[in-house]
Amino acid sequence: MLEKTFDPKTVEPRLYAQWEASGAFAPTDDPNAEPFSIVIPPPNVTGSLHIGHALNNTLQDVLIRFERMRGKAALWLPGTDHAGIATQMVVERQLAAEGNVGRRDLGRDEFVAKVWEWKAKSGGTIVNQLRRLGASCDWSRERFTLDDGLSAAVRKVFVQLYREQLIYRDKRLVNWDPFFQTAISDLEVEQKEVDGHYWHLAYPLEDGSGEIVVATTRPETMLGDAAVAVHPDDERYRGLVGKNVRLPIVGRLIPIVADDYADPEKGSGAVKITPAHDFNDFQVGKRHKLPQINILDPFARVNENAPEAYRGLDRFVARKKVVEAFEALGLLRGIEKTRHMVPHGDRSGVVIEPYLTDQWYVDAHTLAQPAIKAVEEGDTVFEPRNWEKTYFEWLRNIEPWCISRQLWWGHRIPAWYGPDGHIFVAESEGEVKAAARERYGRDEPLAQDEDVLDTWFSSGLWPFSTLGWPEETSDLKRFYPTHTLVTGFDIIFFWVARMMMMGLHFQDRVPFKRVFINALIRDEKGQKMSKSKGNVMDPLELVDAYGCDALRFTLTAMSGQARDIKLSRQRIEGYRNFGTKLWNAARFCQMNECLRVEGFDPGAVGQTLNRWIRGETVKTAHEVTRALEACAFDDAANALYRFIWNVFCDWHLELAKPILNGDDEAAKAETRATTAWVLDVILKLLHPVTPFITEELWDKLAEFGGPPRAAGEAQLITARWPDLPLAWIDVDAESEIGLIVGAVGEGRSVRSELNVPPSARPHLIVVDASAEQQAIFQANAAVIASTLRVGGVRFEAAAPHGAIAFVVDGATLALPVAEFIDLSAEKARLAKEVGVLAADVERTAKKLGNPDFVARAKEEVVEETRERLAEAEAAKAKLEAALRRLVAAD
RNA sequence: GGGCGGCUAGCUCAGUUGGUCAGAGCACCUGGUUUACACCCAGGGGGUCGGGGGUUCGAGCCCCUCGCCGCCCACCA
Repeated sequence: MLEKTFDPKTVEPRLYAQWEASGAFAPTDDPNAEPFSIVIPPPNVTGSLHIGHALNNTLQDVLIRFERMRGKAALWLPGTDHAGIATQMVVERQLAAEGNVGRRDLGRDEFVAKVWEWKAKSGGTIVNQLRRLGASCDWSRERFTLDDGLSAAVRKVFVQLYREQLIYRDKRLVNWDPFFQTAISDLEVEQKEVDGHYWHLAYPLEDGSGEIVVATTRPETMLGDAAVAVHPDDERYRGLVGKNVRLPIVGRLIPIVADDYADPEKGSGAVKITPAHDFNDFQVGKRHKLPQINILDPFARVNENAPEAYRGLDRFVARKKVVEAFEALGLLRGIEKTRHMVPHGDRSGVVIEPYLTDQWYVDAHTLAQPAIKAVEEGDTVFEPRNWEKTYFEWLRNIEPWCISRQLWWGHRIPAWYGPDGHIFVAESEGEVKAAARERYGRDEPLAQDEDVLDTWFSSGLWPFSTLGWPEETSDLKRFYPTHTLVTGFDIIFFWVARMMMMGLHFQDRVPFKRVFINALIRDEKGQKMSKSKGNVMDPLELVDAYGCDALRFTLTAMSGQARDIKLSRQRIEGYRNFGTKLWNAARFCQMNECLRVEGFDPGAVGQTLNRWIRGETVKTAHEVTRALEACAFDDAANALYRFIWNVFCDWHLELAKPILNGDDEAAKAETRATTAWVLDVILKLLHPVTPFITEELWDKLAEFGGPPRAAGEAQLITARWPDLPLAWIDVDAESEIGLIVGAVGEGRSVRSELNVPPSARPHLIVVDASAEQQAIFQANAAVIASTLRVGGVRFEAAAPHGAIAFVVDGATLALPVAEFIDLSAEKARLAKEVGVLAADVERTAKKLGNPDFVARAKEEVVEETRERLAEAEAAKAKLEAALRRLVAAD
């Protein structure tokens, strides 16, 4: 016997181990099976599972389990990302906490060794947490972005792109993070609005004839000014172009140049130009061949290019000092408060400096073109489709991608420098040495580039590097391109676009056919979850509290294609209850010996109830299949919820009770077998979403009786997905059950409305019904008696005095309960019902009276409307008759 | 400045190509020891579908416009 309740805590670990041990997570080796692959968005090794991961991975698991059951060679390839900056930061912090040593004290090799140590110890956390979600990844194929194979892929890609001149070295302004002392890409910069000032600074003209005023939010950059620009058409400054100003504090003479970049509408119309510290000024500087004066060191302290008094000062200290100096010189012309956008490092949180350095760049523009085309042509489809616009927008305006990072944790750039500065790029040091020998005629010392690659460079190769590339592996052949990528919109640029570029360039085919963009989870108030707000929901804590299935079902049901999911515990509790409901339904089946029958053919059942539930099951199976094929996860979950609770439990099991408790042995046997069959189908359909409870019931129900499961169906995880014929939908059974459900539903409603005591057991009187309807009522008297809680069904020409009358499918029914009810209340009720129907009749008649409607609307709509009118009129007439009798009797 | 979402019952949201589409869950109210289930059963109240205009025989659903709310990108000396 099944236990009274489902106990996730003991079942989940047991079943997960059982699945894994059975090899169910690996793709079938059946060579005829169609491949279906998903690569996991590799979580950072530093991470721990948050609710966003829970959603993202649940959806992937739903897809994989679904396709696995459909007989495909389903591969969900797991792994983790080395997460350059994030991991380096974690280990540096740990070092600092332990013994106050910095990474520079340790030296590069020792530090990197420390990070690997940390990875060995803590890097498995998130992966183990994924198991607790029930994720059916093929762990035998787990990869890490820094493992040997993936590192080889990275080197090969770098070298090839370099040889194709799609990777190059360039000196230009980068986004510099002074906290980490590294360059970062545009995407790693967050613009934040902060309070600031405009300082209006006066620069005296060289000839003493006056001054020119410029405004700036970063006064310290004036130490690196190379010019003042004015618009060529600006009358105010026409005479000044070509003259020099003497830069205060610094004393340097700088020219006044005419450039369109200066906007006469802004400030004074004159703008200071600092080519080495501002992206726009850099361009202006190039046009006018201005010197690029870098005044900051990597820590954003003022360097030796500035006057002595400023050297070594932090940029913000220098800012203050520059302003003070201008004030002292009498050259400060004003200060305005302002709120403006300032770039910040997304990891460090500090203000980013545009900084002039040599870095490695990818020619993203060239790589982007095929990536754009592939989506335009539908080789890869975004779901929802709208995100394609975002994707296009970014790729069409893409800038060179800065891929070098001045960090130690990551893929070291495979470039070496000779004594003459010549750059050697090759996959191995051996090749480099050979090339150097050839160039110099002897062995010369070579220095490898100190930098590592942007983490996203290796992530961009993930869909093929994980499958073994650059080796020509059978996995690569079989599983590339992958089928669906499930990810969040926040990394469309960082990751999706880069995989598209790299996949197309190196495999000539898109890396995935479909990209499903999942929503972002927020708390119940719609706030983004964050540690500082304290509104973080820990998925593992939720799993502990409600069970994994409850969390998974909740996330699936709420994964509609909107942008946000507002998650609340209450919601999860509701879906936990759903699991309990299913569990109890299974217990009911077991108690009533609803066991599977060898060779049972659902297509051959004769009982109306069984033909009906068979059809409902077929409809549900088709809806769930359609929904999962379309990534409409919420539709699948909702269809199952409704079917299981509101159809199977509320009606089928209730209507089955009289049969199961009756003495028609043939009907009983058929109903038991049918019910067992429906339960089996339910477990299958539900398994991708709630794998644990369904597998547990599947296993337990087999244990407790019935013939052995079919071959290959010993475990639900690898059982066959139901593919049921639509011909099993039986419209006659539907209308019969519809009549019963309608009569019972309406009967319950009127009983409750008129406060008939629950203990009362009147008969249901069928007053006026067609011959078929009478037959149905006759045949289902027992069922009606138990569900409507009446003594039985009787057929009479007229309702007894004082009976409650109601109309179902055109049939007049009555409940003789005069002794319990207030007749005036019944009169009022009838009058109200008549009123409602009268309004409906009037509205519908008016519509039909409109010649335009009859002439222009589709024929079937007009016909439908006519039928509706006829039905409403008939029902109204019957209730009016009932009302008249009631009044007349008084 | 450009783009994308959203605004439907107290709350969270469904509403496929315009024609019972005004729905669900939760919350609330009223009943209930019906031998699967109180994590349950039965019943019930509640919304002029953000405002305005238009197209149409007919509009949450299409068009225009306005208003909020949110996000992304770019930029502001």
